[in-house]
Amino acid sequence: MVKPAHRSYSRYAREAAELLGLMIRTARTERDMTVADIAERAGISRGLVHRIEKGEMGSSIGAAFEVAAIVGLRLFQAEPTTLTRHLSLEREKLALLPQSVRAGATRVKDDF
Amino acid sequence: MVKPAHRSYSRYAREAAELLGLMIRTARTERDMTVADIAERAGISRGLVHRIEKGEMGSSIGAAFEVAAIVGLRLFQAEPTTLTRHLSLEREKLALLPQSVRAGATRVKDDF
DNA sequence: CTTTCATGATTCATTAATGGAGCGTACAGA
DNA sequence: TCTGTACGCTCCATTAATGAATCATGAAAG
Repeated sequence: MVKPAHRSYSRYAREAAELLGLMIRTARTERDMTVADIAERAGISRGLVHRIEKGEMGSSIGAAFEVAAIVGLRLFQAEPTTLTRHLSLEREKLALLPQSVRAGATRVKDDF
Repeated sequence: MVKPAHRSYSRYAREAAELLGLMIRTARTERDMTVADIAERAGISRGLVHRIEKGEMGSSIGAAFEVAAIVGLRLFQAEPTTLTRHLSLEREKLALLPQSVRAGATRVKDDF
């Protein structure tokens, strides 16, 4: 690791990651689980759990989501049962709108 | 890269990642943006955007959240404006409950 | 048909993330 | 006080992710 070569992140992305980390830590503490517990269950190192809870942008989605699942965090406000349904819905949604509209190239508003 | 050495992921974590990818792709298509557009804006490669949309567990949180922000996806159902507030709220929440309760080890209800 | 553009997928060198060990601190209980 | 445990942080070697280039396919337009 010569240089972090920090990629530049938008404020929203950074805050989202930090919030995810905080929610994970909160959920873990409430459930009275230790960092080592989570690490072992997720099959990752103690340090990585720590980095995820700190909201570091470098950690992998897989690790972060796995930890979130273990502490009982529900991403996207979706119940585990309905998550699968959301998946199919999203798949249809995407399939339905063909990329043929691509002609207009209407600059969608960058509202944020 | 000798061996992926696939970490094992829970079904929930995998589906969450896939859903995130699908939502990103849907949002991007709806906004009529190309993968290359996003890649350039996020400062990452075209291939990485593609992997994120596929929901691959290896991609970094930073990259994924940045892309999500660019296509206008609102993680956690929170507006950009209120996200910051959520952050402070979560911080307080965590600070308030000291880990002293750690004695009881009361199995917190798995309410979901 | 030909051209252009976007996607999807693959390969490989480079870079960064991860694991592991170690260290210090804080806190709780014996 | 002493002991045990959990946390937070730092190096560093190893591993995996990333960037870049390439190719094939399909869709839309000239």
